[in-house]
Amino acid sequence: MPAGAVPAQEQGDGDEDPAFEALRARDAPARGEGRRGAQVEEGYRLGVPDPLVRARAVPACEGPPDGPRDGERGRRPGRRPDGIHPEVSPCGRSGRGQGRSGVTEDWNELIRERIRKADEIRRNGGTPYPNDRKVGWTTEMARRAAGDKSPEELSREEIRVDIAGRIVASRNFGKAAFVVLADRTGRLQAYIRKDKVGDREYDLFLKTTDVGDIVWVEGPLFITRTGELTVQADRYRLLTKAIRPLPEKWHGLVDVETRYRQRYVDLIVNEKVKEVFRRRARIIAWIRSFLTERDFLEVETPMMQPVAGGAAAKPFVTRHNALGMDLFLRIAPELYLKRLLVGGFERVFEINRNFRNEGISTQHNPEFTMLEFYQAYATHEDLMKLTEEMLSGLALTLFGTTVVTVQGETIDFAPPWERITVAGAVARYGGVPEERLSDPEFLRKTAEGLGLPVKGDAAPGRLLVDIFEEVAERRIEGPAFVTEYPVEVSPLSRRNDARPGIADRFELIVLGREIANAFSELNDPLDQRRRFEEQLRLRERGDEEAHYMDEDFLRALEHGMPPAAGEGIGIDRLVMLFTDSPSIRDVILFPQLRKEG
RNA sequence: GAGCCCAUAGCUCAGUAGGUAGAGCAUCUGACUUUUAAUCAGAGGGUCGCAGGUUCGAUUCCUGCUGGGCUCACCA
Repeated sequence: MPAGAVPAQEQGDGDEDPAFEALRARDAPARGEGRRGAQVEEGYRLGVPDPLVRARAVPACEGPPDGPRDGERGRRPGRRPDGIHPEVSPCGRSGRGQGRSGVTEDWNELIRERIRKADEIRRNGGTPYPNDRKVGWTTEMARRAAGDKSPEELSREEIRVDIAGRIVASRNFGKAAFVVLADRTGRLQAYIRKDKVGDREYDLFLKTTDVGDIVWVEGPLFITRTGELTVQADRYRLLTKAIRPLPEKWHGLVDVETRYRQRYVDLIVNEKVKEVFRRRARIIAWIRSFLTERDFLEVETPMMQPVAGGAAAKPFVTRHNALGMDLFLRIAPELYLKRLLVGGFERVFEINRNFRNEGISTQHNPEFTMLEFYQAYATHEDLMKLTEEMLSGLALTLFGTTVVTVQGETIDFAPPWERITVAGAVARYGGVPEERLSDPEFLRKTAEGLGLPVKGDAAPGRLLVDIFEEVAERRIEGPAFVTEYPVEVSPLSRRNDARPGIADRFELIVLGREIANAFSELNDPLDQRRRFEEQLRLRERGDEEAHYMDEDFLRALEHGMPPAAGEGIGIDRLVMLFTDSPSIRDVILFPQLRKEG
């Protein structure tokens, strides 16, 4: 408790309540600064204590705050029956008045009503924002304690619980009421009776509590006539007064934009959303322990990098003032994780955000979570096995089976997974004889025939991959490892010993989407330098996503990086798969949107 | 970046072949002590996304803008 604070029970009114301080700071501009000055006269004034009125220059209103309220109905500013639009009065109760400052207040009747109730609590010697209750139980603990006991057993045993949660439903019967409380573990009904909690408490409850408020109840568990486990509250306390109403109980919050922008509301009213993010957390925790058990060390490498490397993507730029330099938000952690292989951490992984300054879609958010892991003395072949183990094990843990249904399609993660080469996939899905795919002229004509943008000097390998992505990738159901990527499109990848034009690399495709990308790592510093130089040439020719030269990374390789394999898995897309979510925004708590109008 | 679609009460949605709008839930008043979208009676609540244009008159028609969704392009 902050120094000088008074225990909530002893407060005469809400004056000392820090939460209330914040609340009224919102309404009353601080002395001398009038950012919302033009707005003040339209702001709510109910229950603003007198000292505040004087100190903050809120216009005082005539009559007691709760006096003429009802009488005012029907002559709200701007809605006078006579059609005359009066100047907004200092005591105006306009909800959505447009102030002359242009600021819009969207405090409507419902919000004003709830603020009035908060004041009602204060007038009765309480506070609408106490923090004086410890909570002993969760709704889940209560359910478990009740088990499958019969109503009779339950009442005999008198299991007393105390739970806290948000009221998500309320059914009122005059002298008794049912409320449904939601906490982090679930929902549970509470039954509040006048003869149990006392007349005064009960009347205040009725007058001041709404759906959306956070409350605490204590009492024995029982089962109602309709068979629902319920807390018979003999003590009750409002813990947080919500002054905004929740969406309606039946349809909930549907508007997609509001769901993303106000995820807090989405989480309150749409239980399935909570489950998606619980599962996301479980997936990440599971992967973390899967790798840790295999002796991988979790590390954190820079998100702000002087050179954005490790992937082909456009970076975000930011500015460090004290250093006087521009920095890039990372597009991948790869080059730093490999530095750690050089340093002797032979197995490392990182689960963290990458940032790519590119389009937004159901598959792309500008910041997204990537798992990358690197294992010394392993090859991409080893990582295929590891990936099979990881994802089939994950599916088994989540669903008890390796068979997962995604968007109506059934995917079986049971190993071994199909393996197909890039050229093989083009041959199979494009109906092209595979041997012709080594003919650069044929590749060029095919790409042009598909309407792909073909640069005059495009490498044959680039063309092959473009064709693959056009005709084959989205048709691979998978899970399938696509192998034998051309070296030209794999500038950080080790060359195949027998076929130097081929990279020892695979991508994991599930439902036509890339879930993982892995390869045996290039650790020949001179070859790596030549690959960077080639990338620079591409960049000079206008390829904005070509890699930059990273001299420090090359210096690290020059010290000797053990032979290794590394892999990246897009966590968001993995979570989409395992939560059957059609959009990446459904698995990111706060997806990137344009700023609100 | 392009195309198509959407924006009406706090929420979910109707609607106006151009004459400033309705329902359900929520809110308020009253009744109701085991309900399950509780019920019953009554009341209030809207610059119909924003800005122009056409018109006697625009929430409705037209144009632009803003925000969102989907598809395509780029990417993971």
